Order: sequence, then C-alpha cells, then structure tokens
Amino acid sequence: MPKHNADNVPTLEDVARRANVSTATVSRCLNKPDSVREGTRLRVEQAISDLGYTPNFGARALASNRTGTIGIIIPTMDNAIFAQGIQAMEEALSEQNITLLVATSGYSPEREMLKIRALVSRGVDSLALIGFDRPDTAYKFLSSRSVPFVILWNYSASSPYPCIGFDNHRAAGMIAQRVMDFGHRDIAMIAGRRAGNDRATQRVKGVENALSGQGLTLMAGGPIESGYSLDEGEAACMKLMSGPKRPTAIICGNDVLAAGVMRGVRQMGLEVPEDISIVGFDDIDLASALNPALTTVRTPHRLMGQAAAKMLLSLSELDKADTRLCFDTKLVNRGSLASVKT
Amino acid sequence: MPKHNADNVPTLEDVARRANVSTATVSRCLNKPDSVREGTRLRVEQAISDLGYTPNFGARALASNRTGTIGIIIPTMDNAIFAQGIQAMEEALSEQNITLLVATSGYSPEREMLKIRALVSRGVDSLALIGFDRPDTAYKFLSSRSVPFVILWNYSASSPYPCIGFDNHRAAGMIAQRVMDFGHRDIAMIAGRRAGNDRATQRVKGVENALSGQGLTLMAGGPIESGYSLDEGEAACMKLMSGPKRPTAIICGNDVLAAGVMRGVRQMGLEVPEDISIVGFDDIDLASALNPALTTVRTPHRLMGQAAAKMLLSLSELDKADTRLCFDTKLVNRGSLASVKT
DNA sequence: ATTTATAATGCAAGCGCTTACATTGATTGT
DNA sequence: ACAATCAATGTAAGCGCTTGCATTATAAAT
Repeated sequence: MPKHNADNVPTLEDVARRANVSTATVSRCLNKPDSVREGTRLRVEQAISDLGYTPNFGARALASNRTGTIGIIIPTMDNAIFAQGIQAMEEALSEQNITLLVATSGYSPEREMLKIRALVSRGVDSLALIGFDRPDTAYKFLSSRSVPFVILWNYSASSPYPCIGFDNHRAAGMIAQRVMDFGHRDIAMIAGRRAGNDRATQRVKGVENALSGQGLTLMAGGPIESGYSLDEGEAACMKLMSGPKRPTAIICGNDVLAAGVMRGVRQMGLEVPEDISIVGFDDIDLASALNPALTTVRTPHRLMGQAAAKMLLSLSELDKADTRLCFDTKLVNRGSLASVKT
Repeated sequence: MPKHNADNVPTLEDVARRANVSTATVSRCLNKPDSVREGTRLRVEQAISDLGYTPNFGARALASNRTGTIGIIIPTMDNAIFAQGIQAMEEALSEQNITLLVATSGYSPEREMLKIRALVSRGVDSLALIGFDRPDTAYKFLSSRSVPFVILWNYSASSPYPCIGFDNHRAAGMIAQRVMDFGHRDIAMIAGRRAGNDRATQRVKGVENALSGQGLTLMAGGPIESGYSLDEGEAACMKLMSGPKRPTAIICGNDVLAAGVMRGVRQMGLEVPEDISIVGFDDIDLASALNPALTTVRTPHRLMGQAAAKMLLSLSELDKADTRLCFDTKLVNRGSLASVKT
C-alpha cells in the first residue's frame, strides 16, 4: 500500500532536537504551556514554526486517549434545518480548539448505528445525536464504550439521557390551535416519516391532540407522511388535494415541506392564503423568503447548538441529573395563514 | 487528565487471543480479507463480534499512515449552496468506507488556513477546497506535506491544480445576456464579497463583460457587495433602490441573495417581475419555491460532489494532467425575469 | 516419498506522541 | 552554608495497530 506522505514530515522529536530539549518538554509546551519556563517555551515555539511542525493526530489520540473531537450525527445536510445549529455548535467548539465531526444518517437507524461506530472508533470524546428514537443497541454500545452523549432537538423531562431541545408536542399543539383560532375546521397535515423519528411523531400527536380538544380530527384520517424535500412535499400535497374533500388549511411537519406544499397548491391554481392556509415548523430562513411568508414555529436552532457545545465540553465531569435543557418555541405569524373563507 | 473511556475496550490483541491467531492475522482480516483462509477468517470475525471490537482509529492511522479520511473545507454550512455537493460526495465516499470531514472557514482565508492545518494534522488522505483564491502559504503547506487536493466550484484550463467546477465567468455572462435579451438596460448587480472569492469575482466580471458587449455598464458604478444571507441581501437591495435611479433588473450573485432582494423589493411595495426583474445563481431548491420562482443558473452541485469523491479517491495515483473537469451550467427560466416595461 | 513452489500465518519492530516517575536545578528557611 | 522544598526538565514505557520478513502449513510436481 503506497503512502503518499512525504517522509520529511517533522515530528515532535525533530522539534525537540532543534530546540535542545526533550520530547516531553515539547509535548508540555503544546499541552500545558504554563508548566514550562518562558525561555524554553519560546525556543520550542521557534523550532515549531521553523520546522512547520504539526502534531500527528493519530499519535496523540493513541497516546492520550483523547482526541479533542466531538461528533454529531444528523439526518441530512440537504436541508437547512440542522445547518444553523451545527454552525453555532462549530463556532462554540472551535473557540476551545475542539473539532466537530459531522456525519449523516439519511434518517436511517441502521446508517446511524454505522456512523456511531465510525465516530466512536475515531475516538470522539463525546457525541450529539438527534432525537431519542433509536434501537437499544445504539444506547448499549455507547454505554459500553462510556462515550458521553447528548440528545438534541427534543426534550423529555423523564429522559434518562442528557438532552437539549424543545417540546415538539406542545409547539405543534400551539400552531394547530392558532390554525383553529382562524376558524379552520377542515385541517390536514403533511408530516415527515414517523418511523424512528420522535420529533415527527410528537408533532403529529401535538396537532391531533389540539384538534381533538375542539372535537376535530385530521382530514384524510391522519397525516400524510412524506420525505423532507420540496418535491416530496409537493407530491404529498397533490395527493392530499386530489381527495374527495379539500382542507382549508394544511399543517406541515416542517418548513421545507410547507414550501413544497405551497408550490403544489399554486400549481393547482390556488392562492395562499385566500384559497388555503399553510403553516410550517422550524422557521428556517426560507420561511421568510416565501411569498406569502410562512406562518410557522420558531425553534431555537442556534441556542441548541451552543448549549450542546457547552454541555458536551463538560459532560464527562457533570452529574447527569442537571443535563436536561428545554428551550421555548415561538409562533411566528406571517401571511400564509388567514381566516377561513365563510 | 481524566480519561473517560472504559478500560475494557477490546483491542486487536483481545480478538487475536480469543480467535487463537496472531494480531497480524486479525489485522489482515480487517484490511485484506482475501489473504486469510476462510476458516480462520470466520473465527476471527466471530471473535470480533463477540467482543464488540471496533478498531482504534488513532492507532491505525499512526501505524499505517493512512486514515481513510478525506477533508473538505467550505465557506459555510449556513447556506444550501454547498450542502448538496457535500451530500453527494459523502454518499459516494461512504460506499468506499471513506469518511468525509467537513470544516468551515466562514469565507476567511485565515480561518481556512487554520482548518487546512487541522485537517492535515488529523491525517486526511486528501483534501477538497472551494475556489482557487487563497494565500500562497496554503498551497505551499499542502505541497510540503504532499497532501493531494482538488479545487471545487471553479474551473480554469490553466490551473496548475486539479479542479472540478464550471465556468463562473461564462455562466454569469449567459444570464446577463438573457436579462438584456428581455430588453433591460438599467441593470444592477448585488454580488458576494469578492475578496478571496474567485467565484464571486468572476461572476461580476462575466456580467460586466456581457453588458459592455452592448455598451452598457452596471448601475451604481459596479456591483453592490454583500454577505451571503437573506438579511444582507435585503439590506443591499434597500441601499441600491434608494439610489437616484432604480434599475429594472437586478442580477444577484447567488440565489440566497436573490431571495433576500425579492423580499426587500416586495417590502417596498414593488412587484416581481412587473416592476423589477430579479435573477439568481446556483438554482438551489429555494429558487423554485419562491413566488415568482427564480430565473437562475443551474450549477452542477451533485455532479461536482460525485466527481470530487471519485477524483480524490484516485488522486495519489493519477497524473495531474487529466485532473481538470469542467461541467456545464444551464439557464433556468422561471418567472422572476420578464420583459422590461416600456 | 521428496523436493519445490506457494499460500497462510506468526514475529516483532516501529508509527509519533503522552505521562508517571526520576532527576536536576533553583529557592527558601534556618 | 545546608537541608528541605518546589519547579523545570529528562527518561523511557507504552498506547493499539500495520507490515516486512521469517516461518510453517499446504499443494503441486516429480
């Protein structure tokens, strides 16, 4: 197997020789600079920059059993939902010189398990996962390896695991209530796939629960499930609207779906919100760019990312008792929801 | 320094002992399974799964000087532009069991350099970078470390480096031409920041060049530069539209900017495309969700990602001569560009 | 059977770093 | 001036894996 690396890559030893110290001292300069005298440190730093030395990550990980790496596994990058959270997390972590490794599972539990193994084998010091819903084997593996982790994007007061999120059930209930406040009674829902996705599941339940408070149920007998892309949202919309009775409002499981639905509705020659109201969930940038702008629920992406960074940095030291954070969500009223025509 | 890892993590040696073979054989089972007899292999695999063994990444990297990792540094995740390309790249790579490490630079050359060092020190086998425009020190470092790399999102026939992209200059010219074909003469441009960003620079040049072919120049004396967010796009729009004379068409450096501009224009009570035409660049999903849908240039995100994966996997073996790929772009006609009112 | 070629396995030397422990040098109190 | 203390540095033993080379088992050829 050919190695492409030049064989002149400087090592700790080269630095040590040039600075006339032992490798231990160089190592200390890198890891706890306070413990070495200033004169020595300067000499070492000079040697490092002369040589263009970069520590070998593998060697460091092997020797210290730490990697300065935190992993996160998200369903997909191909959707802005998680991007902001990750961006915020990355910023917070790189201040502490920690690298964030991002992997994607494509909403598949098997692939998620694979990625968990991959990241653990890469020695991530801790891990962030989206949602609670996954096979027990995943939790067992994590525990057998003693890898601290935190669940994001959902919150449960009774969670045995650290989590940072918001109440999907409640937030979905809020927006459903708002829709009903506008006089809608014929309400449909287009949701993400619920299998292995507690957020999607809880949003549906939140909506159904709110409706039943008014003696209503979802049209079409329940939510239409759809993948999270514009096209799939549009397709789901077409399917829904070809049914016997059309809803006056569609609640969407997220904003991307809502954008797809709006496109579909428009293609049928209908106007939003005059002919039909549409609401989303997440309040990604897209929501405000639509025309009409989307009424939706703002979820605390950046806050979750920052909090996750903070928690993961200290997770190994913390007691698990106080590692659950629930953020607020907020209704964002824009133009895509209007009173039902009478 | 406390290690949080359980001390029972199984190692290669544990597997070897349990399967009654040497560590060398276990290693071979993992790396070139064909070279070990089936019976032995089965025994080893059994031991591996009994123990729940996962290879230690650091040790492997250290011993083999390979990591099975490819890095990519993009300006930001907080924008769908690169997401699709990365997603495609990730898919192609994980088929080969290669991990993609994604880092972000925030459009800052210094931060990019930092990330390059970080990724190289993590032992990436090769690297993908966006655009050519960066300090020479970065190229020097990469070459001193013999890390193969490929430039994405841009193409230059005379590039000394492997690259996979498209002709930003030409594509921008095409859409400018189209705008002029619709009778527009008062054309403005809102572009991304050009410093250290060759794509933005070339798009501006492409537009200016096309305009000058008709004896025109950009209004406001040149492009308005703006950060790549909806809000910043909207702000740039406001600035532009408060000038003495309003354009009849605005060419935007990318779709996000265009969406921001559309929002701004609408806020001023103007209609797109009746009062003003807007065109974008990239054809991200967002573009088709806008109302009116955005006329823009489709760039080959997924293709670039796939091609990059393929090239990076073979880069160390290839001759650099045939490692330049130029993809086509395509005008996408939608509703945001219309004939100028006479 | 015996030799010869070949496939399968084992042996053991590192890869570049960290860190417990030993050593040396500087500082303080008496 | 000398012991006691503490800070700074050095010594060297691994961390868990890969891999060149040596060794042994197996197959093929005589």
